[in-house]
Amino acid sequence: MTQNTEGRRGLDPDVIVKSALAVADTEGLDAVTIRRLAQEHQVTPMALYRHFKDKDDLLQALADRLLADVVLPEADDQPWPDQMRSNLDALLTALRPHPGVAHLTLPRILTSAPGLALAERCLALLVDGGFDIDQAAEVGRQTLCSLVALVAAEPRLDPRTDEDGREDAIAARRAALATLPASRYPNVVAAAGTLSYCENPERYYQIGLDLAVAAMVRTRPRP
Amino acid sequence: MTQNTEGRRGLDPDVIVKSALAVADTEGLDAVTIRRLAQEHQVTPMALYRHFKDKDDLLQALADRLLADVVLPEADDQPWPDQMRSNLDALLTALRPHPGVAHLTLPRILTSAPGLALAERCLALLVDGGFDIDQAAEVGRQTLCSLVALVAAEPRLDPRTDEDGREDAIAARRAALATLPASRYPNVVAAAGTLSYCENPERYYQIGLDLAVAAMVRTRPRP
DNA sequence: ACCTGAACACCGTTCAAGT
DNA sequence: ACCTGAACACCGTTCAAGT
Repeated sequence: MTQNTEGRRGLDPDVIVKSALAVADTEGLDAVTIRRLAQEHQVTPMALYRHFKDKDDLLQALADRLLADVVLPEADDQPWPDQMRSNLDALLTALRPHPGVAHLTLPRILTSAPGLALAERCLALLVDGGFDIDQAAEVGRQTLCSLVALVAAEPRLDPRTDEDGREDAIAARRAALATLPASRYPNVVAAAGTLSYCENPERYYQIGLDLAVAAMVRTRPRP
Repeated sequence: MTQNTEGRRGLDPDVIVKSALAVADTEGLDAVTIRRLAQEHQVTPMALYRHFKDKDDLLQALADRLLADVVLPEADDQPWPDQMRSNLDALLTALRPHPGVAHLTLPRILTSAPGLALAERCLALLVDGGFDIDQAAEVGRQTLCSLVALVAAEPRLDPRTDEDGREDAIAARRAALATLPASRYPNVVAAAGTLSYCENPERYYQIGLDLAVAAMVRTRPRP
């Protein structure tokens, strides 16, 4: 009442996580430090330990927040591969704005409630598709792992570089591939443009979903 | 001659990388510090900066070393999916002993010579399978990303825990899943055993390869 | 209950200096 | 050319103390 503009008093853990996410998105995960967050909230570093056990606990809360943003589509009567694709797309949509911290969600999928909801839905669809429960578990786990990795590995530049620096960095990356000996790496040289940066993120993730669903469909036990 | 048992004098960068890898494998990536490595080689921390530009440079050298261990099979007249599987298997074989640092290889695949050799081979096989070069680039990149992630995410315990601790940790993990409300997460509960740890790594990676190759085969443009 | 202040045991890295 | 020593600007975290 006295020190904050809002009615809440003291530090709000959700607000800490929110600013941690903002720092991670704009300056990278390395910039997320207890001391930095304390400074932003005009408080002593030790004040954060009243709300989080340690730094890892804070990062888990951050990951859980990302998973909480996953909007699972309602189950319907579409074929299971289409429903699977929708569910996986929901995960990508939640993670894509935060590529620098997306990988933190992987260990939380089987721990947090929203993660479990996603996992449960995927398992149900796989079982529906003909997998036994153990196969479904393995296939589901690996598929989710792949998609999280896809977001984390999306070719991107340091978010701190400005417009001019971006073009230069991309050009440098392309040149590094394009000037390789074409006799030894003909295909890499030919694909230099595509490999040097992510021209079209939509296409990138569309292919990612295509591959994930195709893998499931083709791997499922045929009756 | 005087201070080392071998004829070489001074610090050998390869030896530094070797011990860095040993530390990472036994105590985790966080234990790999400039100061720790300096101490192990009975030298001042600053001595390492004569051989590596900074810590990131050292970790890149570590990643390059992993990729150098990839033994690519000779090209033969088998169908392209079989050859692809052999190549991806070669990557897994090299990375599997080092799950804690496997993710460092991803940005080095298109940078280091052994990484480029692997990428070139994969692209060639995809083009052979009917993909145009841009599709091949996107599919190849995402597939390699998925497999690297698979190694990095292999369910494993902290390598520092002893035998008894391992069993307890696994049991705890399984209990966490098995005691979830079965009404809300029936499939997760049913798969608790499979999801709680990696009972059979061979099966884990076999399914990983199955999914990767199946995705490519089913996604390729049909004539 | 919630936050502060000082301290500890670490980091990566710079600079100037030794040999 | 290669290594040392001291210092700087950071970390996460503990402990005891304040209100």
